[in-house]
Amino acid sequence: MVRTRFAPSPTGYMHIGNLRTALYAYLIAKSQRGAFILRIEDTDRERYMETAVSVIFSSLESAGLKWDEGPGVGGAYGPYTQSERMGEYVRWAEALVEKGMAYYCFCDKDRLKTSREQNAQSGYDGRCRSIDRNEAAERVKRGEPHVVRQLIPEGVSVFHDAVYGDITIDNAELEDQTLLKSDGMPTYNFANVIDDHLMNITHVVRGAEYLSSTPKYNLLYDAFGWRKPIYIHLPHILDEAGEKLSKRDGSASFQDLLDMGFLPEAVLNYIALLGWSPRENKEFFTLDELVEAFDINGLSKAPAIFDAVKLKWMNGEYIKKMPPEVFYALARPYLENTVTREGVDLKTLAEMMRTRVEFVKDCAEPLDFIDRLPDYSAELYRHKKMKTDEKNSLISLESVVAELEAIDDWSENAVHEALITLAEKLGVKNGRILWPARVALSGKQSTPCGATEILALLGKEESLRRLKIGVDKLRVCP
RNA sequence: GGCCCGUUGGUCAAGUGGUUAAGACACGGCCCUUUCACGGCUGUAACAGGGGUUCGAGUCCCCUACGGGUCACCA
Repeated sequence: MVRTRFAPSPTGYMHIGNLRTALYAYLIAKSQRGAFILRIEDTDRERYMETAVSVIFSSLESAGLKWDEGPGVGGAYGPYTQSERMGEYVRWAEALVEKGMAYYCFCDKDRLKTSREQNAQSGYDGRCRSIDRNEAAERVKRGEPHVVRQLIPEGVSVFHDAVYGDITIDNAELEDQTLLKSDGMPTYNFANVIDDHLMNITHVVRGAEYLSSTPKYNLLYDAFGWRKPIYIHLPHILDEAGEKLSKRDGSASFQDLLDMGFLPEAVLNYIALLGWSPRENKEFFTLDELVEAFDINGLSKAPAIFDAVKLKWMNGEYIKKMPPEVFYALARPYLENTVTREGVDLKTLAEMMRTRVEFVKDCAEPLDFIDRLPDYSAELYRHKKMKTDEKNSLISLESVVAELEAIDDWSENAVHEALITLAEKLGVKNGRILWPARVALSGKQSTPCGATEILALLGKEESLRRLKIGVDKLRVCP
């Protein structure tokens, strides 16, 4: 059975690239009816943030990525938080020392620094390799500060990556990396291998930054005689400048995106397509559809640039596809805040806005004229295509007022009918009547609905009041 | 700098030796239309450069350029 894992480190917010890694790990597992595991890699005590753990949970939850095993849900391979698995790491590190594939190192920070300076190419010079095994054990027992290092043998490492193909790296490029830190905690590289093996992970899905250190992992698997997983490295997501996506872009974290008003489904859909493309030429996917369509062959090798403009478009598309009740439920708080006029149906307004917004939160501002007529300039009456100006608008408005004052039935159909026949009577195009009316009623350059809808919305009394204000405004125009 | 990886329109991308080199976003035009949107139609725009291999190369090989990654007691 395919088993993948998402193994974040709780050191801050959920980067969008991380979320995409989680998504792909999830899809790879689920598309094969496998299991998706969540493991918390909290071995860095200095960078650890308690709140970051809940950020991970809530991000995955709002993205809909349910983990089959992990914190909160348990599983046969727990615990799933590395700080609770310390015994394993120490035990296996010692086993490695026994096998002669790792050794105790007593070099302190200063010594490491000078070693690197002299030995810039290959990092640590391996001085402690030559310490006698018994002597080293003795020094450890005495409590001398030490780390455990992996012994990298000479030779050449070759491995296969499902995305990048065969990769060859000379072991001379690899350093004798630290496995166990002096505080007794394992490094990421070590704990990762131990847990992936112990948790029976079959496919390791992670960012491309691990590509060049993969041979170190494989050397560890080999040293233990363990079966190596299938590697799936993912290209990075970059910002508009082609640099690593950072907080500065204001869109680096999933949470930021949600706070900005993006819908989780839209974000997930968008990032799924950043670095992967389906066989079929299709771009709207629910999570289940992604599971259905996902194929490792569609993963790309080149980094992708995060395009907020396209995400916005996609968010708008999701809004357009929403059932009216769903959109209304989301829009209602904003609408209630802006439109309080009696008799106005907010549901109708919500439907008006559906096709006009990319964010739910933008649904109210265009409707602010309903409560109060804004102070507007008479220049608004000038419109080239409608062939209107201050002069003929005055004439139009005066006749509109006269026509509407006489009307008793104030339904949308009735007022529309009245204005159309008025235009006919005057022998002008509809626009000559309707543009000035809309301006007088709304005081805005553009509105999400036309003059007749606004009339119906405002009611007779308020409509006529506004139309008369328009007439007055135009009368004083030179 | 060494090593690893990458490079198709501004962006996401299809393309697996023979295509008029898809599609989407963005941008422009037209249509619809009582404004703004929506919707429909349409246009501009790409194989980083140079050498090979081949009857034939975006697709295979080499070099160059550019970009990214990595070289921690961080993950």
